[in-house]
Amino acid sequence: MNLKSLAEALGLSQTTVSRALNGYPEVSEATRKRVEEAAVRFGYRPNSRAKGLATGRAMLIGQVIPTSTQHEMVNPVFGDFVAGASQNLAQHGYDMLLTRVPGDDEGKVYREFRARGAVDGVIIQAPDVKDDRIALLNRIGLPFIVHGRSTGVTEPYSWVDVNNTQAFRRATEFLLQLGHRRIALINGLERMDFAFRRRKGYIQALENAGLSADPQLMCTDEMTEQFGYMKTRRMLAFEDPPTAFLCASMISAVGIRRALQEAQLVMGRDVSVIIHDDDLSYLRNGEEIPIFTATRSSVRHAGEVLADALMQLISDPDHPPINQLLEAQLVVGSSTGPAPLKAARLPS
Amino acid sequence: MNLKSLAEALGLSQTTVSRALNGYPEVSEATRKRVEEAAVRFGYRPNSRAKGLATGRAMLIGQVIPTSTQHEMVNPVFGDFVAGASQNLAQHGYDMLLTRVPGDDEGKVYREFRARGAVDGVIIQAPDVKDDRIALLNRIGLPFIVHGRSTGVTEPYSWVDVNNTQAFRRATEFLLQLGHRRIALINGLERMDFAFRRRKGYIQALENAGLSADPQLMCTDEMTEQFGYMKTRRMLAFEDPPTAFLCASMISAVGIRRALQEAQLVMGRDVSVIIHDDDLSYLRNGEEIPIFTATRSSVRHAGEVLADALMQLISDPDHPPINQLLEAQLVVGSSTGPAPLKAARLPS
DNA sequence: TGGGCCTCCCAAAGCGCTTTAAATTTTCTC
DNA sequence: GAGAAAATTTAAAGCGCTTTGGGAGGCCCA
Repeated sequence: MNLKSLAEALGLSQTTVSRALNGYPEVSEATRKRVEEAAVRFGYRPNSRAKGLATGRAMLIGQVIPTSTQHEMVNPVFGDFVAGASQNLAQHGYDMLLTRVPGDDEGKVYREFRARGAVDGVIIQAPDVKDDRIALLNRIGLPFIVHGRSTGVTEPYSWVDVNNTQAFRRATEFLLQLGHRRIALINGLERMDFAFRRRKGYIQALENAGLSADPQLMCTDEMTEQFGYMKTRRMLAFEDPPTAFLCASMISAVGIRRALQEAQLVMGRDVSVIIHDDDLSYLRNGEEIPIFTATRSSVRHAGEVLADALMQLISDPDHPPINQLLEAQLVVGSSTGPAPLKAARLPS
Repeated sequence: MNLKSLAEALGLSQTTVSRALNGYPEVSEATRKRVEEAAVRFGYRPNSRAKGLATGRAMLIGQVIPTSTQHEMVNPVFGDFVAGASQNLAQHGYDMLLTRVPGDDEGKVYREFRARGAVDGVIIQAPDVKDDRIALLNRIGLPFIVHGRSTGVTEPYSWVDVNNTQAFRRATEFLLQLGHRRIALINGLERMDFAFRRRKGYIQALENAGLSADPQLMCTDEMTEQFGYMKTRRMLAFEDPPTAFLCASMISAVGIRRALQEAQLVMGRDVSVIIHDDDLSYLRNGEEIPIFTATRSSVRHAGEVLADALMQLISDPDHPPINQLLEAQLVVGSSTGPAPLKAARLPS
């Protein structure tokens, strides 16, 4: 059933039927009723592509599946983020278009999006420090918003980000207050902006306390369970091991826990751990009492906020860039406690 | 730059330019060269919607974001599956269209897809036992393929599935061979087909060994860490506790491990654990020596296989249903060992 | 009674592409 | 070198929708 046959069945012109269904005022209420009823009865729905061609809008938001180039690892945050974002996109009639990057030229995808008119806007995930996608998108004039920020990019752009620096500064301060002096940082890849900022916050807190960061206690890699496990084992064997770990990911923290328990150490007593918790729906940090003390910020909520902002940007092309900084909560769980008098140490 | 201006710039008709770019034979090689060069030079790319309208194809595959209705939990497998599927879809020029379900009527989404011509095909995730989406899609005639199967659905349909029954039968047999007699099953939601089949395999193995399944040792819920933890604690406090756990998910198994270590029990010595491992990129089961003995089957690979099958179904509307059963590997890690002479037990 | 002004509806153009049917040019064949 | 056949190219229709620019009545007022 298309517009033409619906119009014929009603004995009306396509114009009138189209207007009736799209809420234009030049149609009498009686006619509109009649049209709407018929549309439901015949199960008429306007063809997406025809409508898009006529209106010039795709009603789609593009997104590249965020896989690390190194191990083709899919960002574990992706599912929840997408769930949040598309929920709010859907409220505006938008769907999400997902694509893989052939080779490693993500810029090519965006140029294609633009040239083909395939999407009306784009979401950028996991920006690096000095991410060049931002300049590209500004240049080609495709509406976009970044989930995260990019240190070093000076031109204006829209973003929704968690205050990572602040979160990790607070978390570090919290550990310092508990008497910890040797605090390890198990960080994500520091070419990524969020990890860069977290380290910054960590170092700031240490320096404010008159301490300097020990390079041996800072490590950075993809946030796997294995990574947390290996680094914890190694650091616990140091002459002067850390008494606390600050960890950028719930998943790596599971590895930390494994290493600690293997070493017969009790988390929160022998060694303290604070994590950043994206509040992933499939990996919740405990219901009432969190397992881990954490800086918490729901990535799903970030998706919702970001989607709303993008909808604004698209509906008003002259809208100035939207910047929204979300603060992380510091929730106290059972993985932290006062620094032990004598640091636990593993034989190397 | 659109087709018209490109044709004008070349002094050719739109027809010829279109044909040249789409590889039709009625164009001289010289002309084709000239057209292709100009297309690159001007950065011409055909408009997606216009092309779609003319050809009647959307070049999009629809998918509903798989969230459990209960806790809005996003299937943790989603990211990796999508990465696999869209990689192979992309090879055929297809992208993925993601949408949320407004309310709880997923069928409505598929009818919309069909009526609007928004997508050329659909991927169904996480089918239930007797899933009614299959009948609906067959009825409305939208090409689709199921990731998983649906016990109780008799009409033909296309699917790609892991041999869950076999995997869990083998895993159970393996534990039986190690001397375990009290084997717990920490299963996913058993209204879902994969969980239903896994239980079936588990029970078959027990019965083949002349044992009957103890309802107390079987539990089913959403596969969270918390779930694994709680159930393990509870079961270890039984009069006659299990000496082995069979767990449907890596994530719940992390909870099992937490409970065991809290109880000072050594996995693989005091208690054995086998998991199903979807080989998620962000939650790998160890590099050389797997942490967990597991029935392993890459969900990303399943996505690739499924995408190829769907491409076939779409290119040939008369293609008979494609059914592909993937076997899971049984990989032995360090979480299993001979049954202890005396079962470890927690004070209740 | 006629003109002006609403209200409601319609014909047709246009969005940017593919494809059918036909026209033109080139190449053979004898 | 004429005529047929083959190779190229083109004009125009069509995909299904929105939207522009009118147009037909009906109503009101002078």
